Amino acid sequence: MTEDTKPRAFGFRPLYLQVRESLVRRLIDGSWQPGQLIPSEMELARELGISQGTVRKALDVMRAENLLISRQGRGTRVAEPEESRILFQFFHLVPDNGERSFPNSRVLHRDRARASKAEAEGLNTEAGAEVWRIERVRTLEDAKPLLIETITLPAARFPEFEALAAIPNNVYRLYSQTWGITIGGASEALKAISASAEDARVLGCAPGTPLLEISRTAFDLAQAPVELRVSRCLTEQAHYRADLR
Amino acid sequence: MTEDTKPRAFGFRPLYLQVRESLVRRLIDGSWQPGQLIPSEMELARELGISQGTVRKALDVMRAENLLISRQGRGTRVAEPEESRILFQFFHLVPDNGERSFPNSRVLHRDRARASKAEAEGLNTEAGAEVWRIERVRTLEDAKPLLIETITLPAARFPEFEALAAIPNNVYRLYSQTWGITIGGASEALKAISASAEDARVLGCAPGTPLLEISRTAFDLAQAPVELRVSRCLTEQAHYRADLR
DNA sequence: CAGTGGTCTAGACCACGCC
DNA sequence: GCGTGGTCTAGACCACTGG
Repeated sequence: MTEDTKPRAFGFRPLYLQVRESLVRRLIDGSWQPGQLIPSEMELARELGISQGTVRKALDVMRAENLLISRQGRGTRVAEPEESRILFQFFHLVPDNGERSFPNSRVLHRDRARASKAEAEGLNTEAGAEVWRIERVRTLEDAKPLLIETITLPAARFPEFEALAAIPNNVYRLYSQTWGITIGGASEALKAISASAEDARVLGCAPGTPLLEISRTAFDLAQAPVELRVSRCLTEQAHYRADLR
Repeated sequence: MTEDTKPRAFGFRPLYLQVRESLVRRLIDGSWQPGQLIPSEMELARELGISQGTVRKALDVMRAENLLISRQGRGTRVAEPEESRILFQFFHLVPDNGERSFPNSRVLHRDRARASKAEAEGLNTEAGAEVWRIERVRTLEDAKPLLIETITLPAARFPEFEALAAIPNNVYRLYSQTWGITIGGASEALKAISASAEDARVLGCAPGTPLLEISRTAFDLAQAPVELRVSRCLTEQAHYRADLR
């Protein structure tokens, strides 16, 4: 560890949090890749010159943050953005009757544009910065449209976006594999709105139908915003699920 | 501890989880009251014949569950349903501009009735069981109505409910203080709906206005459902906030 | 079987609140 | 100064996985 391991009179930070920070840095700079097996707790303890218990506390925090996944006897891996995890962590729309499942997507548009004031603010870039906008419709098992969503990405962080042949269903895996961007968390704001004529056409409902609007800001591991997403959802046969503990 | 502290070939349960269970039981049966200072970790360790570290792990879990609140130097208390905590844990509607704050309430009706099929199912009672229904309007700082909500309670668990002179703003504190019922968690389902003529009249909006409908089931410490609540919310100047980690 | 994470213990010291 | 929770250590043993 560094020499200021010992607490100081002002601004004390526990060792295990410093360790967590330094390990998160390995995720940010890519020295630990998603899916990779990280060194054992004993190895890390030796490497960092601290006890196994302290390493464990740091890993505990990171497991709680869904950054790592441990399995007894096997080891600890960097969490991957695979379907089932994304589904559970980020997709909270579930059918009223039936299991939650990953929605299919059909892309409507993909455009390069200049960020609106709200977009620039949300993405923490200057107004007028280049962005990509993707609009797509998503459906569950049945082919009936469930929602229409607009994704806004800062072009600066997604170079050569235009080279993409197709946009996959699971974009968080795309971000990870193509640009090394890991989505670590998100914040959502929900409102009830009326379906516009355009929404109604795409979703196959009457204009004015109440829709659930989900405005998400997704953050990378450094807590910087990297994606804005507005979803307008039919909630006649599905609902947004939240568990409060 | 009991004699089966040692792991058995089948169905191993760590000691600290057994400890947690036995401590939660003290909350359920009321031997530890909300707000009360519980014995120190060392005392509990002596009492249970285990190490302080194991007690600590059990308390860690309970702190994460919002059942206990510890402060260094002061001790550990049973969590209370005071405004700020309820606000943060259970009330996710926040103004688009401004701080979140506790909404005021005005009761419209209070009736004894028979549970509908859906209510009986949600409350895990037999159909036709007696319930109380409370309907109220809630507002934020400005006097403008924000939402109208219907609370359904199983009469069996709230004896002498009719004796209540008034229904306070913070009902979870009422449940705790009057009937010893602690709300430990809840599950919410959100949909977008249209304001009925009645909703519109009460909320002061046009009929057909899109409303955010929040259907909550609240659970006690034993995970049994004790309250159903349906809120229909105006989201023109407020939104439902969810953080995904 | 060796190696991993998970549990449990015992003890030291630190930061904090209160008297 | 004392007692509290919070951190850190060192070491033992257990449960699980894979070769």
